[in-house]
Amino acid sequence: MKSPSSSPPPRPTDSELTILRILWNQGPCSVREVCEAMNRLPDHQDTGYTTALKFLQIMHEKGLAGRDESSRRHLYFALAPREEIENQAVTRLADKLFGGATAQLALRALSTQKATPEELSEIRDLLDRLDRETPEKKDPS
Amino acid sequence: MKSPSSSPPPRPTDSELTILRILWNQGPCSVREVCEAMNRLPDHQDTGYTTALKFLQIMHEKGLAGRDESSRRHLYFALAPREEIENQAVTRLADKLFGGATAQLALRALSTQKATPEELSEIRDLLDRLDRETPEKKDPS
DNA sequence: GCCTATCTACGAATTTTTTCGTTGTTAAAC
DNA sequence: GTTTAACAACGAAAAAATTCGTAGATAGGC
Repeated sequence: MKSPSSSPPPRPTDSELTILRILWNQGPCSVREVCEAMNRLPDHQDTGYTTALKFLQIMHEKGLAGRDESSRRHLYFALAPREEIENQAVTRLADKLFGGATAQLALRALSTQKATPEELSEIRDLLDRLDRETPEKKDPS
Repeated sequence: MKSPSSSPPPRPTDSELTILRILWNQGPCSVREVCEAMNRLPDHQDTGYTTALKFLQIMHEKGLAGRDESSRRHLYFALAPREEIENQAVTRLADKLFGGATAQLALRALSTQKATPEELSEIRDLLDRLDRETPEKKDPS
């Protein structure tokens, strides 16, 4: 068990991130469902049932996941706030690769692979919004 | 030592990524220089000299770094191709967080933190370029 | 020369993360 | 009731990543 209002949940490991995404997307899952979802992932070597179980138990201890024990088949669900965790991971990589410059990370992410037109225009919208929030303090001559 | 034309260099660990960036930015460095650069990094607990040395030795074994032994103070330099490694890391995170959607990663990176106007317009340029390369196959009625 | 700084090498210890074997329980099938 | 299948718990093993102590070598200062 984990005391309710202790420190913020620790940074998830790589595997925990994988599982969190499954829980975020699928909602409450049994161990078996998580396990099978993991094994459906591309480039993923098979994860045994007890391995997945252990991960979920650890995530529960850490406060990353909650657990519904009302039925014999326990259901796990994400407790970690999705956006926060995602931002944390993104920031972290930007730190490692680009000294914190998230814009460079964005640039690199975009050039790595083609996006759909919808995504591109979504990004453009965001850029416009950012422009408005970051008024150029240009020489106002 | 490492045979010259074996498999591609393995994926660097987190610490190795940190060191690679130092080597990419600063060029050939002594162990001490790398060590000090690491300790100058924000949110970085102190790394001992022998720890840094060990990292560099391992990176040399793995083929991630080269070593100039001509003087007593060995100089290490990055062998791993910067863009390739960066793309690898970015792709990997996009896989973990967004099922491979790098555009979503970009979006998240941008909204996480403000970028400079220069960076924003650089991204806009890239978007324009991508638009041209991804001709909309819209209904041509 | 001799002492001290600095440095590499090496290997072991430690910590973190991942994997899995085993046991006992429960529920459903027969 | 007995058997079987699915399950949680647990702890230990294994693997990966990190840290550091110690020894030996070399160069420079005195």
